Amino acid sequence: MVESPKKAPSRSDPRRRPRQSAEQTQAEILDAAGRRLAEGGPDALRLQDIARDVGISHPTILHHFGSREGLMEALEKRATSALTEEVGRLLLSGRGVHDEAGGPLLESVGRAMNEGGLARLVAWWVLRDPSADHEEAGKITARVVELIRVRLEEEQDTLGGRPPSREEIAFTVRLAVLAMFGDALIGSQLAQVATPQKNAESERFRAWLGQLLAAHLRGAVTPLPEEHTGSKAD
Amino acid sequence: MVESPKKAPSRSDPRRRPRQSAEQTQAEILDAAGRRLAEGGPDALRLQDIARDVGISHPTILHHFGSREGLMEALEKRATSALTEEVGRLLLSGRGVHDEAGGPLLESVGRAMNEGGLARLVAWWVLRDPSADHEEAGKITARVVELIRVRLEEEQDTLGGRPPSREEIAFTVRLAVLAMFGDALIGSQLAQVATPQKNAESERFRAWLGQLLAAHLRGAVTPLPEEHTGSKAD
DNA sequence: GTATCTACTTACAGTATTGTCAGTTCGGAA
DNA sequence: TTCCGAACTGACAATACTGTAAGTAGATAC
Repeated sequence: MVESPKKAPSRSDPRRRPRQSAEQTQAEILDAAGRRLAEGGPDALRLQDIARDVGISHPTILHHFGSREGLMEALEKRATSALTEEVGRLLLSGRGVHDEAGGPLLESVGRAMNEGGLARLVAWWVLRDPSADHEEAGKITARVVELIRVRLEEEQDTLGGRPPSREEIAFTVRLAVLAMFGDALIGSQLAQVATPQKNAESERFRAWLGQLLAAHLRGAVTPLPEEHTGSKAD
Repeated sequence: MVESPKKAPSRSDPRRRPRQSAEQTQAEILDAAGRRLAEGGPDALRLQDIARDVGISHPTILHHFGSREGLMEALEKRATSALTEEVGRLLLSGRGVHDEAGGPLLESVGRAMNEGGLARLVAWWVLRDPSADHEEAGKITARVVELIRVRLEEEQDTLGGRPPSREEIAFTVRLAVLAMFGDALIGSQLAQVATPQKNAESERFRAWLGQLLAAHLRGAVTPLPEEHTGSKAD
């Protein structure tokens, strides 16, 4: 019987992928997974599909990441750390916080949320396990808030005016993040049909938001709802 | 052979659910599905689990909704139409738009997003199929925008000041919706650990946002990014 | 009272997907 | 060179979920 040995492909079988470094393959897998997630949602995140995209067999993914769950964690870790790095760099470079147009900071977060697929990833993550703590997010925002506070205090010396409180800043940052996050997910759904390109409207919205937030932080401080003073039950 | 006839339960079998009206059963199924979705995410939305919650067999769900997909659609339809009704009622009642505290409108949307699980439902929906059009959302927001515009023009006659453009209002409404949506999904992740109750912080944020938006619409109009309006940037 | 419609059930088919296993090849270390 | 670990593979096991089929029973119409 001349049956071909099914146990393994012959040595120079073209189907067999030339051996790569673990890093290389893992990166390719994560890239493909990210693309799948961005396009089709969590349901489209099947090991066999990802494997086909990369050109490997699906057990190879399990070999590298242990389990599907492990792959997801790696995916999330990579996405958040990339964002953290970029935000950190922007903050330290001194640009982007109180910039005229709302700053590259908003842009970079928006881009990570949209093109980077971070919004979809985070949404999926939160949907799956509402109680899961995503402590990275809290850390980043806290850091941004602190940086902005310092920056605004410096600015105050130059321009005068009273700087907003830390809670004011925190809420403003929170609003920015929520808006970018929400926009990435459902922005296109909210766009009015009037405008032909929904994408353009999204960009325009982002610019508008940048100005609104900057203006707000700059001077027009919205008074916080009755402080911890005798809170009248509404 | 004393084995019970497996073909169907005997007439007074306690396992057999007493016959209900279709509406009743469908409502119970939708309730259970909504609870599952809110707690555990889309992965937890399995027919067998839902059936067990209600106390029926899973083919009964298929009998009522045709397919799992049909169930999801019904779930979404119910959620959005509930929101649409409430928003419509609030708008027609004349309250909630330019109210001092941001209005019951923000509250009601926020509640639907949070407790109603609308945010999770929509997020799941969008994640699954990014290209799916959720036209209901566009309709509602367009309606809100128009109502606010009229309201503000009336107010202008009384208080003076120039009313914001329609795009201004649209962006503001969009911001409000995005914030509520995002807050329902990841608000708790962004809350600073400083505050003990994250829920309280979320409410406080909502109130603050209401004031910010109201103040913005009222007078401090942020100039839109350069467009045909030759408005001088700040 | 009979017929019919439909709410509801058990049993099962079909299928898809994750994870395991044993084996092959390659690169680097001893 | 020899040997070992790891990248990689095809085949398969295990599981789980949706959907179908066929049958029972209660309600309503006639």
